[in-house]
Amino acid sequence: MKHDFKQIEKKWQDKWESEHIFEAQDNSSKPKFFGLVEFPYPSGSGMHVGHIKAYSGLEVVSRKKRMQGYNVLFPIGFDAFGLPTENSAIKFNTHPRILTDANIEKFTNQLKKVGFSFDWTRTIDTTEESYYRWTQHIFLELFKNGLAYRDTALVNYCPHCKVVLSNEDSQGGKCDICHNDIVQKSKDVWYLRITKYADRLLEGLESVDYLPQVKQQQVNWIGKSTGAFVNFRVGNTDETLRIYTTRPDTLFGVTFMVIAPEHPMLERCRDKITNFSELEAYREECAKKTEFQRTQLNKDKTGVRIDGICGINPLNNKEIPIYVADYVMMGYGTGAIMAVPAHDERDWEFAKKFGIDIIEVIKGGDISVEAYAGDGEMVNSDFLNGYNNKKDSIKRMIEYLEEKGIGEEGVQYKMKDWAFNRQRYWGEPIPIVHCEHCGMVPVPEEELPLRLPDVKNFEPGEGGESPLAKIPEFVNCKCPVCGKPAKRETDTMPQWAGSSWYFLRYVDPKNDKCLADPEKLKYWMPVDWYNGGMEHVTRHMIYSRFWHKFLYDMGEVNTEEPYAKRTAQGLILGPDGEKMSKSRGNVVDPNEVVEQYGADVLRTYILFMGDYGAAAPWNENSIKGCRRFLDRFCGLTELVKGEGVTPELEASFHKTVKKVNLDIDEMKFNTAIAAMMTLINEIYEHGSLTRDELLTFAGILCPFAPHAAEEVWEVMGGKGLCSVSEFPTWDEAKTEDKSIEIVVQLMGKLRGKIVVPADISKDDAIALAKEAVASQLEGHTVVKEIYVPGKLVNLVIK
RNA sequence: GCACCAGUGGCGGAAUUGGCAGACGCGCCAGACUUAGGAUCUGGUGUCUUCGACGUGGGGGUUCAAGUCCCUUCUGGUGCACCA
Repeated sequence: MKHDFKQIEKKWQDKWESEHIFEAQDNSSKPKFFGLVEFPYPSGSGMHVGHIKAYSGLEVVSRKKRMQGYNVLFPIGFDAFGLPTENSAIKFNTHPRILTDANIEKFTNQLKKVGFSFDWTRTIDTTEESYYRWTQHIFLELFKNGLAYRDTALVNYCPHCKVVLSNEDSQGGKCDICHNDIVQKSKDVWYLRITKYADRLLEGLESVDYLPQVKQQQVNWIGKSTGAFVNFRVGNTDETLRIYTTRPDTLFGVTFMVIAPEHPMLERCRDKITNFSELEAYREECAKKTEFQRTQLNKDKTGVRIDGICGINPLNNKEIPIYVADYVMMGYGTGAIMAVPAHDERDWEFAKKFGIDIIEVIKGGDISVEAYAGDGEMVNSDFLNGYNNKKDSIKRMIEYLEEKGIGEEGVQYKMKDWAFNRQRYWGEPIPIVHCEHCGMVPVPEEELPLRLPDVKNFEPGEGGESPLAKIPEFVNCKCPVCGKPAKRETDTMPQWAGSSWYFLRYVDPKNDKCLADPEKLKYWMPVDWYNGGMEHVTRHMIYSRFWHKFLYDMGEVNTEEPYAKRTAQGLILGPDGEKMSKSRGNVVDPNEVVEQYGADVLRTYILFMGDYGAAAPWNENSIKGCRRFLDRFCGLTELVKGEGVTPELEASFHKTVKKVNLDIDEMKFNTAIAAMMTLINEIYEHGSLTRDELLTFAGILCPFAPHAAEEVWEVMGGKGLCSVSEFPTWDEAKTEDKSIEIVVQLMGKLRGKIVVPADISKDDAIALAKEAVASQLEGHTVVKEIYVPGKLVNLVIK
């Protein structure tokens, strides 16, 4: 039989669909498996081979689990709100709804052609009213619980996209969407109080099975540090300058203080400051720099001394100068620091440049050359003198500070509250009404969904104003509380909103009473295995964990963590070894591969390329190896003789079944495929196999190349569908060889090989080994004999 | 700058975690079948001065034994980046 993929693929895809074999059953008595892949953004350019790789991993796992008797939920959907669609709708003068529907249809067709075993009855689309109604519900819950608030703040603004971006979306000073420079702008925006959950997001990592690098990135992102807040009196004023430090033990080494240019104390002390105009000029200069520039120019420190006021060290009442410098950020800690140049690199540089004293308080370095951040004996530090480790001296200092009421232990996070809004059309409307009398009022739950008005013109406003603000029918409303005329919030939610809870909706996608039935959640949650890209580890994953924990607190979900396990696939690089991109022209279109080689070859090749978690370049030639493999697999039908097992191949089958089984669980798909290739080579060498053996082969291959497996299964008269047949199992005893080859080494060098019974004793093995290398032992004495059972004998000679 | 990961034939990559380096695939070489071969089949294929020696980025070390462990150094990738 030939691998005639054009004939068989559609046939089996239709069959799977009509037999409903991939549909998950609610409340089944079988063990459940919830496998989740990151749902795609349905862009106009269609699917990318990267999508196929991202889904193929759990596709294989899910198919195997299903064959092993699990009730599998392996869903797919579309994360369809967002700027690219909106921008292209503006460009082509159409509506994002039309584009979204067309793109979803395109993606659906492409995914089906690859033969993924998704449950297509549970598909979701975040832009559907029946979906975003619940996204709005969650927002209202957050609002009612004080976790959604408005605040004026310096925000990252993209002049090109005309939107405010979160810190996460503007990393490196570039807009995540259009890659243009972002600027700082003062604006009244929505925030979600994710910082309130910082500790729990951190602690929760201990109970989940994420890849170590995934955990590490989340830990870094949350950026927890412990230290102390210390209050410094400001000389010549009534002010207190509060600082945060992780090294309160170095307090006797403070020789100056620094505040951020935006620090409010400057205005408050305006009268006392004698060089205010100079400071103002510096502040304006800093405001011109983007945050990116400010952090990039970290070599050369700038700053201005504040004249007329000074700081007072609370420990010894010494007067110290205060500077304004932009190496201190208003957004972290208190926006003010105590500077200890002897033991902090940044403070050291600043002190050198401005000629400030450097006082050593920890022995161990040479502070005339560089700052010393290591551990050592405390000196010049009054009651701390003689302490010789950081931990104890910090502890003692905090005790002292708290005793004297000049400071206290404190915790800081790098993570900031989540800027939660976009001033664009294609997003979930924020369901809030602004009433002159009642303030911000939530839209009543029964009025949800608050629909996006259907309008022709949805171009963004000039000043970063939402297009919804230009629609009077949308804006003008009655206050739900007092009934007087009021105005609607016109911002929409950011892209990350819909994806922050989508996995919950798969559990119960059509529910119109709640986001998902609690009984069904209890059965399906948590997600057993979530696979996706490393790029979503700090944003999507942290946001969704935050929402999930909140919903847990509200009693709407039953698990505190949404994902029990998280893995990540590596990128597929272009044939040139570079990241695939349209501009480089090295993008591989999965459709063309399906057309030319078939879905099974595409799937097999993508998993055979290399380590699933590592990046690997696409190689057109290597695909042929996988095609040959599947051709040869189909060709096995010609070699079938009889039923039962072939004694010569029996052990190979058991070994391969075992390896494929174990490798799939560890995502070692490349070696699983290699093992099947080895088996097929052995079968061809042997010249024949039995019908049962071929059915077994079809079974282990099925998760990778399901169409070919089904076809062979049918031709060989297998019962029912291969995709729902029992996944082959192995007999451990039959994987063990009766005779084994043992390596004989002299001084660790390979000198011979012997074939011995598997259960040979140590003495016998060594005796045989000596015999095998007898000629080389002549004239030497064996001083040491090493025997590794089943592996080798190593003789050390003199 | 800091942290983490990686570096193995002409190429993609294996190596049961300290025990035969190079599985499997591509490519290449030779042969078979062919009007033809970018199809298929068979055999070969780490390097060299080939009954031997060398060989997992470089240098050093531990060990009977090192791709694997330790130290050092170079290169590449990813993340964080003046976080007090």
